[in-house]
Amino acid sequence: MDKKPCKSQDVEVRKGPWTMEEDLILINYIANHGEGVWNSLAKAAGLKRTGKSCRLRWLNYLRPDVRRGNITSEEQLLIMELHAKWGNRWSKIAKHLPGRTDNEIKNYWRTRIQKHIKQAEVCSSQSHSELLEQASTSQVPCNTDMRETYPPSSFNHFNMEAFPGQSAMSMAVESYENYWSMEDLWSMQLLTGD
DNA sequence: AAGATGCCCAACCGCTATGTC
DNA sequence: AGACATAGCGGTTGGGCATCT
Repeated sequence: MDKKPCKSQDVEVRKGPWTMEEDLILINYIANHGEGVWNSLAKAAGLKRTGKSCRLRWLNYLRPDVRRGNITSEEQLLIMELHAKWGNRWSKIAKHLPGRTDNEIKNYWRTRIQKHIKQAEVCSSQSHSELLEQASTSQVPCNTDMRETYPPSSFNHFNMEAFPGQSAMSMAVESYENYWSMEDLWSMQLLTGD
């Protein structure tokens, strides 16, 4: 894939965050030519990126059907259910969440859910009744050992909104609002598209 | 007020699977 | 059959931002 070392005559390969201009070039190119072979696409579009990088950017961010913003509690439940079934098969899980990417789900799992599983481990030393009481009052995120209660049927009594990821969530939404939206980009693409 | 710490997420890396010649 | 190219996947990292002390 990208295993070949860069030849001296090769153009310099850009890394790091994508610029708005690069996004537009990629969107434009795919809108006009479709998603062909990524390496050739990158070259043909004039992007100094690897095909791999272009593919990732497109799939995780630029595709028009990518849904961004909060993971709903329904999605949250589904993620947990599917993860219980398949483990870290993120792409497989993502296929069941339209508009969500494997990367997004993976990040979500690692930053939110896994954290709570760890917390649950710590809390597992506490008595069951104590934990139930805490869970019912939604004051403390610790639940009974989540790995045991993991089968989705056991989540009925589990108040997902008790997850204190709210601040992070609202933060994410806020930060997202500060970016130009995909709608902006697509409308720009329509304006500049040939 | 400012430095330290923690969290989130976009992007990269390395590996495997699959397709093509 | 096997060598090579490409796609796809999962793990990891680094930067930016928010919160804490």
